[in-house]
Amino acid sequence: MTEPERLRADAVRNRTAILRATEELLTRYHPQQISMEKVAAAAGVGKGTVFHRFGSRHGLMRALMQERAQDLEIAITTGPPPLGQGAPPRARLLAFLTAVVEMVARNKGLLAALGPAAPVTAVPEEEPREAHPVYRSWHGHISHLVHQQRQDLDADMLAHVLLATVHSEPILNALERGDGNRLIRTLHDLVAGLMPNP
Amino acid sequence: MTEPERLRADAVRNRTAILRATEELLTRYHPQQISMEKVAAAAGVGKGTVFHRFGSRHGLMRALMQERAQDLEIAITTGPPPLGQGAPPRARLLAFLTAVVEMVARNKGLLAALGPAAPVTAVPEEEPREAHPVYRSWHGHISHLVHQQRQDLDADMLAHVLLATVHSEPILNALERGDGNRLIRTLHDLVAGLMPNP
DNA sequence: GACGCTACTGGACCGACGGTCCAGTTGTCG
DNA sequence: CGACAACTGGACCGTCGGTCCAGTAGCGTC
Repeated sequence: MTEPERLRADAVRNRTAILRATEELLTRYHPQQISMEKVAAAAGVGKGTVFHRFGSRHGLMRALMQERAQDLEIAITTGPPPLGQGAPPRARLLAFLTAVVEMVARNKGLLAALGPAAPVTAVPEEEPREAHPVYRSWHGHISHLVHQQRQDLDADMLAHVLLATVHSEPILNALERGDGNRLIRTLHDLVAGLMPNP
Repeated sequence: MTEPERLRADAVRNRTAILRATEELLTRYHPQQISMEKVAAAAGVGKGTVFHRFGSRHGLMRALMQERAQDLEIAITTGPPPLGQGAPPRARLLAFLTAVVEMVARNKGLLAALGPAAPVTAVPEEEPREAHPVYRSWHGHISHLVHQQRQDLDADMLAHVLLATVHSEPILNALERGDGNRLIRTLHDLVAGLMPNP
């Protein structure tokens, strides 16, 4: 993805310790109950180290998110169909949505921890900063697939709508209750209504 | 809606002063930049008064939301078609989604200020508290209409998916840019795919 | 193996915030 | 008009995200 950014041995060790501690905390507590001090303590480092490495709470969550999303990214770019190239757009979209929901379900609190997908900065009059790379990637993929089959639709907005699903608290709760299949089926119904089987 | 809850004259005055001050702030700043102290100062009261009346930040936002949603509530229960009773489910659903999007667009920051639609309480092991009344009402209405025409669909989940739209930060940004019509059209396309014209 | 440069470390510290508390005030009702 | 309860508001508290910087320890060099 990005530059390897040669880090010192202890820095690498602490980096992964922080990431592992964070995901461990995420499985046990609601995101908003996880303070940066708790993360630091759980990782066995000082708070300064966490901020030195990740810059901010949001940066930490984003790094974790990117780590989790990497496999999916590879699958859609270089993997076999239907996720990868080769299958018709409709099949690829269905497979992708399924994969996203399963990924989110496995990492329940993570998306919620990322917050509104666009941090509010201290500077009052800043432009609405764009979403994190993972969101951009997912959105681009979906809108691309939709556009391939239905140029008459607003693929851009439709992709936002489909992804909104995965940011909604009630739906995240449903996922936590194991209702992932219901969500997948509903998304499939929606897509089926728009992209008729060839 | 609920009991009138007779308040003292000064309490009523301060209550509306706080609500008006809050919406005025919401039009000018991002929700997360609005602290309760700022609200109190803008309303010309003490912070204690705000908390005495609304209990918490979330309570204040919820009260404001309910105030805004009242007109829509009335329109769907006792108003004329297609919002009110009398029109076929598909038409009522399209009209309702349009009304919701327009309402949200008019009150940009408000939904964002409400946060994840389910506050995280201090008590760690509490059940995921249910969403605020407005969300419940909207969800019930949508799922009811869907169910009328398509008993084979998961109306409950579908309603969550459609409403998720309105909680998504990227989509709220789009609304702020005046793209409300794009969103409405996209939602209409989705519904049209699922509920064929009679 | 010793050395010095530099990146890394970690905990004290800061300002802001949500929320609590309570002494003083002010409507309301008999 | 008097008394009581409800309301008021600002001082105060604990916590949090983030900063700072003196101390430390890897890493390349000789």
